[in-house]
Amino acid sequence: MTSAQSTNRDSTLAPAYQSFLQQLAAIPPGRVCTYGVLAQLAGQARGARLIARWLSHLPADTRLPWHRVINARGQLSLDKNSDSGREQYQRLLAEGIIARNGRIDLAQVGWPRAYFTSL
DNA sequence: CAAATGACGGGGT
DNA sequence: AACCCCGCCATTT
Repeated sequence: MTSAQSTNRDSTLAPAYQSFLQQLAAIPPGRVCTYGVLAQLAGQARGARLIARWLSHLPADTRLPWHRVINARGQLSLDKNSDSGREQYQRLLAEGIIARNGRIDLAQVGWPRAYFTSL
């Protein structure tokens, strides 16, 4: 039983899931990616919601940087009053991703760079 | 099988 | 900025 199977019943998505795990693990500290871009990188061009789903199902003790994935509007999608929402905010704060104005500038900290430099 | 559900995205008001 | 609306798509109800 692979982790992909535990999250998906559709085996056709297994390759995409593996790619997703790789791309997620590759986001460096101090940078963030979006659900949509992560979906593209995993070969699911219109699968932003799928990425969100996969992230929400990661084991609670995962070492993967789930907190470095935010929405295309440069905001955190988790409820800021939830435990995980606060956790994500604190982690991003610690990585210096929250700008002085309190916002996240994707053009500056978006990853991979090629997807955000033209913003 | 139909309808609802998301850690979404793009466009419009 | 703050909403709203609709398209998206695997999964769940």
